[in-house]
Amino acid sequence: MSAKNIPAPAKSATIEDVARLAGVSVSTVSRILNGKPDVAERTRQRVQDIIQQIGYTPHVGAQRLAGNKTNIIALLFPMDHAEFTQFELDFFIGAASAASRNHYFFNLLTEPLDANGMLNLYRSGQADGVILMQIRLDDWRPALLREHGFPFVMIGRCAENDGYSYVDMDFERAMFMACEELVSLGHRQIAFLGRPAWMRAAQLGPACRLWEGYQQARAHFDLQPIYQEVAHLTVQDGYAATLKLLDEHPTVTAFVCVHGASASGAIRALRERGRKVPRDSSVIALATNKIAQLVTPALTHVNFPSDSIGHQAAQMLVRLLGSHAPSVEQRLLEPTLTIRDSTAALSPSNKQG
Amino acid sequence: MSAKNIPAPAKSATIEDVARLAGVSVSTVSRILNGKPDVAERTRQRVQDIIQQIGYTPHVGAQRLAGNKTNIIALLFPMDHAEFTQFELDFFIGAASAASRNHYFFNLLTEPLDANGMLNLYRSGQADGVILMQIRLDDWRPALLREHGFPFVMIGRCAENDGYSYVDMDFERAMFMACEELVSLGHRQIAFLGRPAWMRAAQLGPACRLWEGYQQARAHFDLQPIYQEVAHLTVQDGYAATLKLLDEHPTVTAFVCVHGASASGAIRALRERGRKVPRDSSVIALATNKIAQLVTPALTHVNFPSDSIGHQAAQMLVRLLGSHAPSVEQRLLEPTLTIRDSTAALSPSNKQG
DNA sequence: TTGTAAGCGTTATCAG
DNA sequence: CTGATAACGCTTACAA
Repeated sequence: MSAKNIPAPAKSATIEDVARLAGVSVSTVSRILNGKPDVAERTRQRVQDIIQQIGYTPHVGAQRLAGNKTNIIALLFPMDHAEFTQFELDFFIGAASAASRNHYFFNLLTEPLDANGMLNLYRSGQADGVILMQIRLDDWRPALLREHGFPFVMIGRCAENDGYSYVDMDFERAMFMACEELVSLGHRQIAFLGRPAWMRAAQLGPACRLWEGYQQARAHFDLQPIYQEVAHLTVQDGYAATLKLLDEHPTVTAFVCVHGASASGAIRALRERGRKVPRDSSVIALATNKIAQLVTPALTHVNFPSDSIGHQAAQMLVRLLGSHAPSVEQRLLEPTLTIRDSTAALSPSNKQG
Repeated sequence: MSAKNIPAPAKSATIEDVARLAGVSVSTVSRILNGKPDVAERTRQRVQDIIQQIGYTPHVGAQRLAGNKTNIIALLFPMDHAEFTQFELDFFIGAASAASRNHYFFNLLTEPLDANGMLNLYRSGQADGVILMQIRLDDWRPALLREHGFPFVMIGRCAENDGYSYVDMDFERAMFMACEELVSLGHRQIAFLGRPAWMRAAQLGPACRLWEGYQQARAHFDLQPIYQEVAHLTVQDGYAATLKLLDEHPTVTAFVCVHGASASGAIRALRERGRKVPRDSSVIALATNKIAQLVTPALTHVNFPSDSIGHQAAQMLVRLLGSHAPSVEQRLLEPTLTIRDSTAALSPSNKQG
């Protein structure tokens, strides 16, 4: 099916056209466009009328080139690692909407970038600043960017964050809270379902810190270590991991799962082994609100507000770009526990000390 | 916390530097950069060495300005309407990755755009082409863009699509398939849970077509009309709508739900009324694979492959931008039914047909 | 308050 | 094969 005659895109008006029509110089128009002072009100009016009339809009590309500012925020999300979970997805919309609201363009880069690529991003005028995701404890990127004076904000944080802006959640505390809640319900055999090994190998922050939180909870409440690696944060893998776990530790009564999908899989496995949730076993997930409600029973969960995090990160970057004396903002979100229907007090029949 | 001395961003090398260092003219470097013919192999080598050495990268902004091409694809997703569902979210990553893979930048615009804004997008050099979402049957945007020769692709389609490129799913057929499956299981009282009224008011394609499909199924299988409007595609609203529906039509035995969240809510409501799924009632959802598995019981569903759709749309746009004799591509995806655990043959006790 | 003119870093045209 | 030189559309000293 070939197109009907598509007209060639009409050349659009330039600042010069406006100037000519208004009988002023280009610079005057530019001044008006950029809200500079020192313009006669009459002139401003006249020019703006013309602009209205001919429907002129500045060419952002030219503005960028001349002004040495792109007004672009880029979100770097390397798709190699990536399973996308709801976690990541919601970052996008949060960040994108914050960018829009602040008159920034939002650019999502999924191609993994090496050191050179990162710098080129800046050198070649593709963004004023970036949001970094998938931060590793020993991440090389913040140091590089900082060294070159390239503004950025991290979603997540390194081991050492001096001088880096970030927004992150306190995963250690999140994990501890989850365990604490389960303990308070009488559970003593608490399993951790996540991918500490995988993510620790990758030195990814959340994994390390969740694991750390688990250790702390164990120490604090004197629990024995029970955990099972899930391959991916999917229902299937959560299911498989749980079956395996139940074989090895049949006395487990409670589960802390990373991501709602794992939790959903766990619940399915439990049911298959004749255990009802929450009557016989309790499950807490680290998950977004949306996902937590989707699962049956609705998950008691430590809320992970991805969209808000994305939003905050973008806002922070905008501020950073706007301020001439750049400052560092570090925001560590306090986790909140929402109790729904997947947890209950340990029933006497299940008590095992 | 104020930043340590951030060094001013180093001015980066320009094409001119390269030219000087290599002892050639700027135009020669440009030619080499753009892989033009008519360059001596020796020269090319020398220049490329220099480029390597000093780590030069072209300034994309300048390229855009001079070359009159942005290499940007924009995805327009007006956030006003929008609840984001997994549907939409997955479009993004699909489109973004396709763009990346084809060396296009990907720009997500969430600000609603009026006619002028749309055209400015193009005029002001913000994108070579756009992907339109939230298409209405009588959408004004495609006609406008086409008239101005602005390349675009729709995710979704209008009532009349002559000359427009799109990728969409056959929602009519999807709905019919769902009903058909339920009928084949013996169900006669099939309810439709969605938001036809809301979306029809907005003239949004999917809603109208789902509704149409429901009518066709009714006619074909001689079913009585049972439907309930859900306010939003959330668990809560699905739950509430189902309760209401059950009050008005206590004999209903099967449900077709738009989106997994509604289905999850429906299942919860059914359970609360003492009905087990799928033993007593069957539920089919129009949902992504991921969501369908998350719900318990795993949903029998008509698969809505958002990410693939996003990917295809971006690819299509890239092709469209690349081809000098622009052609129209229209892709209507055939829905597929995946049977999981939320449907079963109508049990004799429930028969009322 | 306004205009002139010099960039910004490329590409493209046209001679050589 | 290569090099001037003029765009591209705008911002920004600096001058008037």
